[in-house]
Amino acid sequence: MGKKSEITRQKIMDAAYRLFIEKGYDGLRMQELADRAGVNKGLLHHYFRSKQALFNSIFTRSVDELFGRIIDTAGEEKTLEARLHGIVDVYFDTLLDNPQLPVFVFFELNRNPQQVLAYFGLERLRLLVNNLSANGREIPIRQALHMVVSMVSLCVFPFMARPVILQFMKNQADFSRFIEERRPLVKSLLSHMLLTL
Amino acid sequence: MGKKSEITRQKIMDAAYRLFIEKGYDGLRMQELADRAGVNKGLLHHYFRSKQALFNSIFTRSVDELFGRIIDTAGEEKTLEARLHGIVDVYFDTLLDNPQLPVFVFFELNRNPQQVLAYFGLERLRLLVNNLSANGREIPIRQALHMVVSMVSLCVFPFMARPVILQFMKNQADFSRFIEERRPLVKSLLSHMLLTL
DNA sequence: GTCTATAAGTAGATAGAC
DNA sequence: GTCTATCTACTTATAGAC
Repeated sequence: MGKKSEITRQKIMDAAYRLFIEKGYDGLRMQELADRAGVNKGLLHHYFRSKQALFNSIFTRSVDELFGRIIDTAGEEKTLEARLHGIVDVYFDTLLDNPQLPVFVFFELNRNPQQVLAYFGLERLRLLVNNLSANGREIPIRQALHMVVSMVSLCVFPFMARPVILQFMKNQADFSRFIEERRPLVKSLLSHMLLTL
Repeated sequence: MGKKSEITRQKIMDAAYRLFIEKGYDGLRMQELADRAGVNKGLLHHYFRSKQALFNSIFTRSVDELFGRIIDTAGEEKTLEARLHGIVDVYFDTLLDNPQLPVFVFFELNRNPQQVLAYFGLERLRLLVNNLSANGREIPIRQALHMVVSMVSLCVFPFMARPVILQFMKNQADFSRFIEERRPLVKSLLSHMLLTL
């Protein structure tokens, strides 16, 4: 493969990533994608066999972005509380740059739940819960699941509700400030949860 | 209008409600909707001018279902804590019956944020926050916004993540049990939040 | 590698018979 | 009120020139 082909491929991937996340699978038109990527429509099929094939690679990347880094953070050599606080920071940093990511991933997962198994790999998810419970030595596995759900809820949902929250504010900068205010708030809540387990 | 026309109209609305929520606006095909409703495709356009018009009435109903009842609960003549706990119960009860509702609403709001203003009425949302802060007598308005976001996050997100959470369980009944376990957990968290304001 | 042209199928919407 | 048939536009995907 030449260098130019890799560049074109990347231009398509970048545009597809942004457009799929914005519009979902059914909402994206191949022509619009070609325009946005600055390439010819025929090239989309030359580099990726079909719309579905292109979507699959984008979706894999999206799920990885949404879950991958927090799984790593959950496995670090730190106290449980420090790891939880670390995950909060990772989430807020990632999602401030990419606020539409979660609603896209969960909508597509809801539309086609089989994709969970195919692209995500259930094992990595179990790893996340296990990393927090440390095989039951720190907290029981069932409690760890509740903890993970609460943590992800508090971190991720505000971004999914962004269009609504924005109605209470003047602009995007206000939203960012609101999120920054939540950072210590969520950490404190999670610390309290740890005490009550 | 005759009685039969009302029945047909209702059959269409019911099928559209389920299908739009399952597939989103772009994913729904009018033919599939006609099949599911047990009516002819032409009738869809006879009763509702267009797909968009049909969607609009479904979306209004969906937003109302997701926010309407909690706004009422927030305004009841009770202590702030009792109202918060009441909202948790309303959410869990509603969403156990209709788990796909939130991801649909937030996906469509994200796709077309103008719909917030058009169909929801920003005023009712402000009312919710105001009801909780009671015009600043109970808690400041900014804190009330954080409280509402935290509460809705903890109640709604687990349903949006249902396809993922289900991977940790055997069946739908297990998921319902998991949600029931969360009911006191979330209430206790919210009570703690009230103390720290 | 990139483009144009077009195939093949399907979408929403409408007209008109019954 | 309900159905069949059909129109027009647009969709993904491909074939083949350059």
